[in-house]
Amino acid sequence: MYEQLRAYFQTRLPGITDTQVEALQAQLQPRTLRRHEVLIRQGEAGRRGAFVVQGCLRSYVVDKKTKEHILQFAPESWWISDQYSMLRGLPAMFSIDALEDSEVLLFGPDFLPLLQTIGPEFQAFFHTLLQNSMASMQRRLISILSATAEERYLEFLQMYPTLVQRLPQRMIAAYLGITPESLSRVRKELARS
Amino acid sequence: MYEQLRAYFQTRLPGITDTQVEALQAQLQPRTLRRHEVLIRQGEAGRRGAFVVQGCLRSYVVDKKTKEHILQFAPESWWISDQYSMLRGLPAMFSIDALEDSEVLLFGPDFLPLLQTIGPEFQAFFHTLLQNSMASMQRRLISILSATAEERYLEFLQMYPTLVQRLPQRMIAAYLGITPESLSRVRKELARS
DNA sequence: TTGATTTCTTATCCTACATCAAGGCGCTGA
DNA sequence: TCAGCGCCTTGATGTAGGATAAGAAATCAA
Repeated sequence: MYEQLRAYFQTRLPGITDTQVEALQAQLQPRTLRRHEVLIRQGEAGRRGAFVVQGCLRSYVVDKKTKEHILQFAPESWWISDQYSMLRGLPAMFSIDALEDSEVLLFGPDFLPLLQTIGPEFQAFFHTLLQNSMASMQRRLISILSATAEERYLEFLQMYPTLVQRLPQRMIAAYLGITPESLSRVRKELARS
Repeated sequence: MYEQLRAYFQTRLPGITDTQVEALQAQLQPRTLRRHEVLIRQGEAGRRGAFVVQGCLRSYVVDKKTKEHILQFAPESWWISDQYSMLRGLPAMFSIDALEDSEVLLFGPDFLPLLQTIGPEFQAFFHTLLQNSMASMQRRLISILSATAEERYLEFLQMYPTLVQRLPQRMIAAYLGITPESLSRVRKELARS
């Protein structure tokens, strides 16, 4: 269960010690999620996030017209949480649930502050992670503003080649910001050529 | 020139000492920018960011169809930079320029790492800042995916009431992700009611 | 002041994608 | 085994906002 996490940090922070990994593990609680099981519900104060060991989660919001918009997919070795709300004890801005039966390691609001005591490199690591999310979020914003549905689908294929097989198409549509019908037409068009 | 910065930190980090503020100032270089002057050019390695003392900057990308998309406005007391590229020494993902004659305090790639030595509360402060940006980016993404041009314009008015007077409408349109013509129509419609 | 840019408005037409509706196909479960 | 329910597809029609064009208004420069 924890081997995945150990490997994850050993490749990303080569200097890491066993004691540090153990200190980390102590903060993370293993948990199994079944497909469709909800970890965080939008609007409620679910103060936790997850590291995905096996399976795939997603974060999403549902708007006034009851349409779902997916912010992030989190397959193996990804982190997923609503950091902003979690650290402030606010109602979650989005929901998080499992798209497949999954195994995750859960952490609470004190996780990030605690990293400091384990080692400053962890603090820095999560800061870098946040910067990466920010950068990819910016790219996505630009993509939605400037690219067509087809272009965005192709970008998605490039970015997450493995997810296309694993996820239902309606999920991909909800990520791209188009209807399932439109995605179906885009795929039909691409198949023709 | 630096009073603004001092006041900024004194309200946000009340426990701060004079020595700390001075250490910070030592990292920041005053500079005047004229309207339209470019600080960072997309694709080039401009390793710096700014704290805005007076005036207003913006970060933006231009896409293949040569259309501009504005990521952020930075009026007084805002920070603006391409952290991701700056810290990695990569070509900038977007441009930053001045929308008004402005006074800024510039910082380099070593600024954030150096905060650590000045005090951990600064490190944490900038981490929080990044979280805020991330959260507002997420809100914007959802807004673009689910709201109409009119709704987004109204959100913008709520969020940045002072900027509407200061900025040309084409800039607001480029932020909202619509054409200046569409924004003009939206405003006309709103004025009717 | 006045000519030259730039910015904003308005009108017409167009297009990418949404919406609505219906049919097929594959799971799942009694 | 087959009923029933998601999921995907396809077609017909609708619409928000884009593209283009041209004039009005504001700003700038000399």
